[in-house]
Amino acid sequence: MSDVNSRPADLPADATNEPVAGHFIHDEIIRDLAAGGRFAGQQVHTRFPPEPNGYLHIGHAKAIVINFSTAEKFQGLCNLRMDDTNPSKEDTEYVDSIKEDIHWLGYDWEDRFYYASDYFPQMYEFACRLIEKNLAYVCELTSEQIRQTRGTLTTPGSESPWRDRPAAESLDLFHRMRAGEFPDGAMTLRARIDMSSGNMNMRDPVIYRISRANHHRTGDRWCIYPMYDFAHPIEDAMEGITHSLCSLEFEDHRPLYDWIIDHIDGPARPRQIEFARLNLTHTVMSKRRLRYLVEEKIVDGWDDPRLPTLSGLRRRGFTPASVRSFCERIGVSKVNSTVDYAFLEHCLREDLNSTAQRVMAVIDPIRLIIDNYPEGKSETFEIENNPESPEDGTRTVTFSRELWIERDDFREEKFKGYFRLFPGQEVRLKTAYVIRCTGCDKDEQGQITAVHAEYDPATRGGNTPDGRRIKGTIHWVDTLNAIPAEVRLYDNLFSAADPDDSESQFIEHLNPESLTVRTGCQVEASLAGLTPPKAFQFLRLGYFCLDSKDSRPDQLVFNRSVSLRDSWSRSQK
RNA sequence: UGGGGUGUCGCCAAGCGGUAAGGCACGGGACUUUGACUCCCGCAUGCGUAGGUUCAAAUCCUGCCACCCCAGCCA
Repeated sequence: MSDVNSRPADLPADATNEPVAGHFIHDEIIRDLAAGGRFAGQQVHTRFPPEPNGYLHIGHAKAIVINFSTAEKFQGLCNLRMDDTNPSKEDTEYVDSIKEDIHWLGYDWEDRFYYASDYFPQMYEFACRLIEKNLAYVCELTSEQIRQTRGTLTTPGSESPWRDRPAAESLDLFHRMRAGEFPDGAMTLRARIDMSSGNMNMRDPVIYRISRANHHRTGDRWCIYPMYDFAHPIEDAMEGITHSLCSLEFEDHRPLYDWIIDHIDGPARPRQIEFARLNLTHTVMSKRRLRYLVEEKIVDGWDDPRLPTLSGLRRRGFTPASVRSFCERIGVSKVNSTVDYAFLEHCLREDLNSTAQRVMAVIDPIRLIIDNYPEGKSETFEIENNPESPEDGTRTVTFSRELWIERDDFREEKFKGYFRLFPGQEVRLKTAYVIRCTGCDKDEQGQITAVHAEYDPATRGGNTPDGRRIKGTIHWVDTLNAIPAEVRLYDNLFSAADPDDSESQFIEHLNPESLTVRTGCQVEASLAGLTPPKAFQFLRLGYFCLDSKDSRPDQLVFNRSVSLRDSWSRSQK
């Protein structure tokens, strides 16, 4: 490497004072911060502005991570703000879940928690100033008439007959709108911009409407409410936001955003930058679709472990670190994209591999009888809690003549590539002994009821003093103290990568096997009396967590967060 | 046929005129007391397309094509 003069050789590339770009938004911010830039010398200030009308999902997580991590990167601040300008759709019940989800993700807005409704008085004042400047007018067209006069994508709209009424008259009417003199929908306040603009948003957009809906915070103090396009830039300006990051569909609202900023003489001039929202394969993200699944009881509520809601992912066993890692690694761009669900799973496995305690559990148990092991005898073994993390220590498991093993770990006949139990075959019982399969018992129907084997006392601990190689190692649980449990196995909610394709109803793509409930599972005794939250790796099976809703200390219910990668079953397909 | 965007490997995504990073997925191999993990190897003579400028183009210019968003008193 050359250029040793520009930077001390022992410093990493980003150890200078110059911020290093992470994606195009950071590029823009670096430009804005540079000498002569739009925000030169200012502290970066972002915000996450959810509307409290639903639960947060992984798509929101992307936006949250972008906003909070951008602020962090530039040593700035990020606010949390409820964008509650439409009382007919919003409710305080969502506010708490939103805060909980963001905190769970690991972000904190300190004392900067705001409501758009906090600014209703200022917004009203700004609107009055706009009227006085003849930049807004009270329009008495009905919504139907407004629609008809808006024109189409290819033809200009026509001007409202109220467009040129005197400012004083508009102002008076606006005051009276606020005073409740007119019924809902009777009139609106419109920005006076350009009815022939190619940008529909600039065709005299409505910025205030009359609505007597009860607001979750301001009650019936107001009967007029600002529209998003008017409210949002003001909210940002009031909070001194520098960079207002939002999704692509607001791109053509930016001229209006800037128009508002330009004409209100607000306390700041924020800059809106848009990025592509997240789509994931095998699921749906729209509020409407999620609501449908919940209301039609296709899933078990907003926190169903199959849903991409943050509460669902949490219940499924996703860790905040894994979700954050996912959001950071998918990148930020302006390309409409759909990320493979497998990548989300990868991020979870990666986190859990290093942190999850290993434990033995048998989901589909069959009895293994070790015929040459003394009846009544029992011994104990120390097993590492996590081979990836020796400092996590060990735990004790008991061993006796009869064990539970996975039904799938026994075959009546050997077949190509299979190296678990079949008559004559040796396998290792994890950390216990090497055993040789001798056969099995069957009932009248021919169902296998038990597997028989003989153990080699010389292999205690699973070692082979004679050096012989044992290819297969299987997990097991002592029948003497195993704990019964329920295990819920999850798969994609939709079998199609894109359930929202245009040819069919998304509901037609539901995966009938998205949930498989297994009862009668047997888990090792160390799991007795457990309470959530706790994540485990069930050896050889996958990562599991206690179900936060249904698990009881005496009646354990586990959710499979994600299976282990399985090159064997993959090769069998 | 208006306006605003976007097109780099199956999926994300770097690249900012000097000769295509990385991750996921996939395939092969090594290792293995988890068929896990880890580690190797492979995976775009090509950057929507056609021209042009240049010694040199994914990067600059022009035309074309495809896809996404916009006609709520939703956000």
